[in-house]
Amino acid sequence: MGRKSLKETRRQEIIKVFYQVAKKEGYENTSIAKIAKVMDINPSLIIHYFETKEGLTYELIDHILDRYLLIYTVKNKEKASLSDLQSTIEMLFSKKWNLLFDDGLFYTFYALAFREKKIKQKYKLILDSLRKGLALLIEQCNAQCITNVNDPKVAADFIFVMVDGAYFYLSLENDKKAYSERLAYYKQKAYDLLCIPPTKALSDPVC
Amino acid sequence: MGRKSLKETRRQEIIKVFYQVAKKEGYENTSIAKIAKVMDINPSLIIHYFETKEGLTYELIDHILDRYLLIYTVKNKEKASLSDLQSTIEMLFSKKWNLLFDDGLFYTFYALAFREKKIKQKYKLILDSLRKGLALLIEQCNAQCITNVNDPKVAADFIFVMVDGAYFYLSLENDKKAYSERLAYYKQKAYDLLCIPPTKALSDPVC
DNA sequence: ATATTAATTGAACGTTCATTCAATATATTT
DNA sequence: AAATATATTGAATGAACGTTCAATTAATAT
Repeated sequence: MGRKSLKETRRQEIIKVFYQVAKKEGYENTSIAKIAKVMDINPSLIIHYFETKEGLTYELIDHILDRYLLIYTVKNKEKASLSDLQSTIEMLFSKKWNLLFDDGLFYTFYALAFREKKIKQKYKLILDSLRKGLALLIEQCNAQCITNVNDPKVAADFIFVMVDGAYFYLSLENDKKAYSERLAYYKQKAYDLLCIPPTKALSDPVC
Repeated sequence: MGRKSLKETRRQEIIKVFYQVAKKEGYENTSIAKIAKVMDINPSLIIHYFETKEGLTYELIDHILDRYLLIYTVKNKEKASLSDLQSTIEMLFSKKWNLLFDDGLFYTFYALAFREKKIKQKYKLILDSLRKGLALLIEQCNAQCITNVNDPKVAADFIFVMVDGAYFYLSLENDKKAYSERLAYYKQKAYDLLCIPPTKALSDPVC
């Protein structure tokens, strides 16, 4: 009896608009009132669904980290192929994931993690999950003699260190050519580490 | 004639307190009123010296980046020794620089750089300067046949990619042992890259 | 002493903020 | 139609914000 609950759909709507506004104007400039204005609803409705702004923020972080996780879409195959590993490396060193989430917000909340343990845990969990996924993929390739990597965990970790380190610097780079050249260099380093050839289609302009 | 100007000393004082408060409570929670309260002065005095909060923020960023630059103290020697290179590597992969500035604030303003061009330029300048310094050092070592690195610029860049990438992940790591072990691993990678031995004193527990 | 310059205060401004609470509107049931 | 649960509004709160401006205090010159 009573009215049907719109709770979850409404909550998701609010989080999405929060994300959009924060992406455009920055998290610290995004107030509940602004979000409400964009949605053409009353600010108190947002409080009604999230209790506090802090609660809303945590859910936005979850939203962003969920999307961040999409970088590495773990196909739960038993047997991974060479092209699986190749396309993963290509993905990691491509600009595609910029479409998944806003870098600025990602770093904003990363910075927040230094003061808020909960956020730190969230980030750690995601970063470890990504590393673990890649390590697993390498292990599977090892088992099939596609690769012969000594310590897949260490290798996966090192590849992510290169990814993170590269983007940290390159996010400040405005020259698009320099940007992609550098990225290609680190990608090759990853291929070297794994002792596998790069993908034909993308490295050779033959096709 | 007239009263002696305290402008510069006062400005520096204010920036330092701003830094201390922001370090403790976070930049977004640090208001002019809070800074003034800590200093036991009037908030309007801060505005008097910095015009706007934006102006104050820019100077805090400069302050932090100046300290960041201290990581790599360029000794303008004509001839660099092996130990110069070694101690530089040791410095880069040590926790010492955490004492120079607050990591949380460093990343907070790094995140801000995504929306503010001025800040982006500041950061780019500093990061490039550090890379350039290390490249120069390697070149000098090459000239003396201490090292034989193909492309000093590329090598320096790669070392910093490892540094940045390592800290990005390790800042979330609470386990101190895991933290230092990982760091040591990347440090060794840097030594391998340069084909020089690690410092005796720190790697061997002999002394 | 007096003039001059800068340091510093103190009160006030308008705005925005997150949050509260009671009131109202809208579905969905019996 | 009446009951009920939820959605949504609207007004109000007090606190904090950055900033302004005129007034006052404190040095340093002539």
